[in-house]
Amino acid sequence: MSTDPYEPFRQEVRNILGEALRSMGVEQKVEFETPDPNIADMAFPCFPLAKVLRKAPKAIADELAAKIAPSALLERVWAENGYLNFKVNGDHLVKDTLGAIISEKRDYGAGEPKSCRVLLEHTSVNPTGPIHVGRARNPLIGDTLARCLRKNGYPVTTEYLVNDVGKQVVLLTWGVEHVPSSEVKPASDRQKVDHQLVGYYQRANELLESDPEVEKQVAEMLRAFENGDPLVIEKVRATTERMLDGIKESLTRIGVVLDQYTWESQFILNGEARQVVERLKLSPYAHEEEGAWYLDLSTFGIHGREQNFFFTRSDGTTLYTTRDMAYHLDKFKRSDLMINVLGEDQKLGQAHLLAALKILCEEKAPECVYYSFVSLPEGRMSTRKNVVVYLDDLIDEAEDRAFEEVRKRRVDLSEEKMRQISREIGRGAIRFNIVRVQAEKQLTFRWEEALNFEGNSAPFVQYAHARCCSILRKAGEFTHSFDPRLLNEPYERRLIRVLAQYPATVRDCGERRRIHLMPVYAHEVASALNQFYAYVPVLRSGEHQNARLTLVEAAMWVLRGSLDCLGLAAPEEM
RNA sequence: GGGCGAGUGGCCUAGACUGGAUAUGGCAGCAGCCUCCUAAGCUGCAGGUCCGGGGUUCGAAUCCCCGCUCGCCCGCCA
Repeated sequence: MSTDPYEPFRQEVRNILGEALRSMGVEQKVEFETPDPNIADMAFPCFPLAKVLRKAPKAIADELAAKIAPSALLERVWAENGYLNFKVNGDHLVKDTLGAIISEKRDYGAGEPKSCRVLLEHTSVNPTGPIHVGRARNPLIGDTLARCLRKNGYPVTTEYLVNDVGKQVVLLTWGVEHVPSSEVKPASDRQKVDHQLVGYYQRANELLESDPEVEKQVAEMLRAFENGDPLVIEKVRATTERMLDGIKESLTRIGVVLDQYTWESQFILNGEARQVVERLKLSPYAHEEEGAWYLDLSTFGIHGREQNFFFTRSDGTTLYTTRDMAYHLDKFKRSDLMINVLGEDQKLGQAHLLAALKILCEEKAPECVYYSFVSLPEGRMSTRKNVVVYLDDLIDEAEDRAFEEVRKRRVDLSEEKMRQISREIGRGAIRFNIVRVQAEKQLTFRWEEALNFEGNSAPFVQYAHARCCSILRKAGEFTHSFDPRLLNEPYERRLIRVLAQYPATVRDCGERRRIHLMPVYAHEVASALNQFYAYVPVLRSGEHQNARLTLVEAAMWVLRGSLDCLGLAAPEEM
């Protein structure tokens, strides 16, 4: 368990304030807020007490201020505008924060190791084409959340449920088998398997609509598949596997590697989906209509046209959500906490799934993180209609742009080194730009924003890190100094205050699943570092040098940690 | 028609769950800063009916109600 430098201060305020309140006859949990740092470090609003004590908030604040003397940890306690304000002892904060970071290094901010096994399902895009930037929001949210949870001490397994069942993948497989390559235009001229195969899928879709013979063949194949024909199932799986290879390659390029892949067809082949059907049929909520079975979920808060959840077709075959239930029952055995990262279109399906799991008397339930779709300025993306920006193209563009920037300023580096840095920057810019926005906000993809390398962006943070490395590289060996008297500049104090907030930020991102706060925080650290850098010399600063080098090293560890939570590389030069 | 989510300067965005002091940053714009640790940077200026209207409250971007706009869903698809 790492140190949270702010915790002793919070504890102190809770103690002395609680005591002061009790002496005034108020028994309550002490809740204080964190105001603008220019005002105070911590603040207690006295307004809610006005009614209880029948006094003006100002008077209450004055009275509290009179009761509380400054302490070793709190250098100033004062009343202002109906608040009781606290200023922490800055010297104490400097020593504690720098001391904690330098001794804990990459573990600073990490949570205590936990035994709760987390199974985080993300990505799970249909393998009918290359992953596009709309769907890329899923792996980026999922991977970032996984990293934040791991930082908090959770053992996390990430998993992709591969949809190798159903009309889409059957159609893809039919297309690969029957469409002549002369009729196919691939997604791009690259040799990547998913870019090659998607053309067959798109052409097959066209043929399906225009040619009744094709419709017949596909229906036939689908029927064989639904009846469990192992040959057909195997063929479809083989095609999706090829497509998935391409998708995996794209994911790897943006730094997303999943731990496990589970194939949906497995739950048909091993009979577990069938078992779900049989169990559901026994429930009092189950009804049958022309051979098709459904659950009436009106007592589960689902009403109207949505209340009937069909779990079999009239021919007895299973439906997607039924197989998803089998998958979840399987996950229950392997984990203590399940998190699913899903597109907002999945909400109803998940509501059905949650209700159905309750009907089966299952106590566990997955927790879901939903995200809104990314659209293009001209509208929604669609692989089928070829209205898309593929992730591969975005990555290429980002790396090219980054390469231009690196070449402009670093004539000294080898071509290979410049390429490596460009990859780290390009990939980072994409990840940062998508993760910085709250998942539930709709996002319109714009090239100029996705390729932003300034201000609130990954390169801004990476650059701050590289600056730290550069100074430390030039400094060579030095002796750490945590002497607050040597770190008195306002920009030094501000930077230290920000560094002290890292453990709390990590907790928020992981425990509250609010990963978009990490880019906000990382930008804040980088910004504080850049201001410090601009105004305070480090090298050749005489008696201050060791203390400032210590601060630079501390900033480097925190920047590195933040970048790591975000899945961004921390280049030492750029 | 019903359900869910979002609406914050020209554009993007934090804050909302847990109401509290002058609403956070960035992009674009304007004006400055490289004899000094990488200017992907720093400083300053300008820019706001927090979608609209009611309500609750000492106090509302935040909570409640009504409406508007946008997205998603309402298949024996996945």
